[in-house]
Amino acid sequence: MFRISVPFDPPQEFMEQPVSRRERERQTRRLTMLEAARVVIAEKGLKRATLDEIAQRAEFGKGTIYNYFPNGKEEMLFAILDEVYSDLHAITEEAFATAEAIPFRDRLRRYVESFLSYFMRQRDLFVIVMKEANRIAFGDEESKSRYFKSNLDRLVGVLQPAIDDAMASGELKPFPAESVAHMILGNVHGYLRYYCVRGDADAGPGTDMDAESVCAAEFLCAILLDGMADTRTATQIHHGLGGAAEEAS
Amino acid sequence: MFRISVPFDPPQEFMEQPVSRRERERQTRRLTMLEAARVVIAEKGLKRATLDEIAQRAEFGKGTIYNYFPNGKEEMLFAILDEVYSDLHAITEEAFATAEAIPFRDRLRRYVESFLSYFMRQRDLFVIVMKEANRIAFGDEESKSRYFKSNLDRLVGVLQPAIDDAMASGELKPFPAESVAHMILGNVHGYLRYYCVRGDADAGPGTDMDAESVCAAEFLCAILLDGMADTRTATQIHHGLGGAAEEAS
DNA sequence: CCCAAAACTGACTGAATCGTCACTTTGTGA
DNA sequence: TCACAAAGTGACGATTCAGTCAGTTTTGGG
Repeated sequence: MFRISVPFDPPQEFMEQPVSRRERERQTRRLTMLEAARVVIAEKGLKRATLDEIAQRAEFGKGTIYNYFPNGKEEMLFAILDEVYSDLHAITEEAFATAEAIPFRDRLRRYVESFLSYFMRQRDLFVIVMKEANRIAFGDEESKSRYFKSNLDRLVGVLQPAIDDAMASGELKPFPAESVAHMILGNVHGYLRYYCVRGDADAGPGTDMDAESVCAAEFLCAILLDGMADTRTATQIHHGLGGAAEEAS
Repeated sequence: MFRISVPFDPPQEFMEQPVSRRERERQTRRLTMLEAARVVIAEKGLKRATLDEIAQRAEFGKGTIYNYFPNGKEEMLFAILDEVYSDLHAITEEAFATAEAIPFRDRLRRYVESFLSYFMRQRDLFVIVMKEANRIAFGDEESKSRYFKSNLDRLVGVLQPAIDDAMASGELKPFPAESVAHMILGNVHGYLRYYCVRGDADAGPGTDMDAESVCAAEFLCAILLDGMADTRTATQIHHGLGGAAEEAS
């Protein structure tokens, strides 16, 4: 896609300092602009967000924004999404790509918790993803929709080996690992959607998001891992469903 | 919201005929326009779809479209979504609102199958929902976002009693019924998203969508009802996870 | 302090597209 | 056949914004 090409041959005499003050200031300004874009885009959506408003909120002239993001607000959106996906990738790797012998159940719980927590404390980011990601991912511009597909694949690529392992070791039933990975991501995504759509009075400072994400993770993992059907034999006999539980495998 | 107000005092001499030929023709044209809107909006998204293009595809003048949809393409979008939600409501009621004593497991399977099948054979409708529903549902226009919330609530309202019953009878474990309802809907939605994003060569005529929806329903129901964890005692002992399975309830 | 380069600015231009309305075409009953 | 009503049309004015660029301000080395 388009990335602002920061010239990476630092024109300094002393190479010990990685970047000049100039460059650091430039990065700071860039972040200020992204911050403003994030607020405006979350509120209005990419289309109704105007560069004029972003520029005004960032306290820069419109022309200056173009100095930093030659492709305008769309480039800003992708810069924001880049960071989100990079964070999600890190969260996923932290939970699943470690060598330690942690049961899948515990990994999943920790993962879901971090994932939920990440977006719960940055709801505007999730709103942006919800509003724009699908619109672009299902849009007719090949290169843009590939961007989302490849980011999703990256996450699945981290999850899948862990799922395969858990299946190989017998901790999980043998399902298609890729589908399971997508289902896990889909459920986290779905829960966040539910959480945001409720939008209870915008979560006052009293709301404990950590508690909520722990609770939600427990709920999701309970169902995903153990199912919602009550498998106590008595019940199944009572309802004449004795054999039904077997058909999963 | 805004609905085109069709005057419902039929100015006919003979009331036996429910609507005049005039009125029938009008409805036909209306449908033609919606058909065109559906194609264009699915392809470009609401914003990039122009009324000129919709009018051209429908083979009507732009002014005529405004005769039928005074609020332009947005009204057309909502007319399309109205029908989708009405269909989904019917599908949901058919599976869950019947008096027959069918096990929840079977109801769920049938439901997921119909739901998936509905969108698989009208992928463009799902694309429209994906692209526009979130954008509007999370948008800043109260009245519009309420529209989606109330439609979702309608579906949940049908699912929830059935879930409550199944929990009361012991077929399902006691979880918050509303959350379970949302989770079910979210998973169907998530699967369709996955299905569409893969978008394998746009599903040639050889592809059997019925087979696919049956297979997908089986997968989803297997996990949602029985979980993905392998609960064979031997395995659990092998991994020292014997107690972990209890924490769900 | 001065000057040149870098950074910033916002009024302006042109493209896209919405919604209108004066006019044309079609249908119908006398 | 005519005359009037209903339906349809698309050129046009108004609006909204993205992106540009000539001019201003700031920076930093000499």
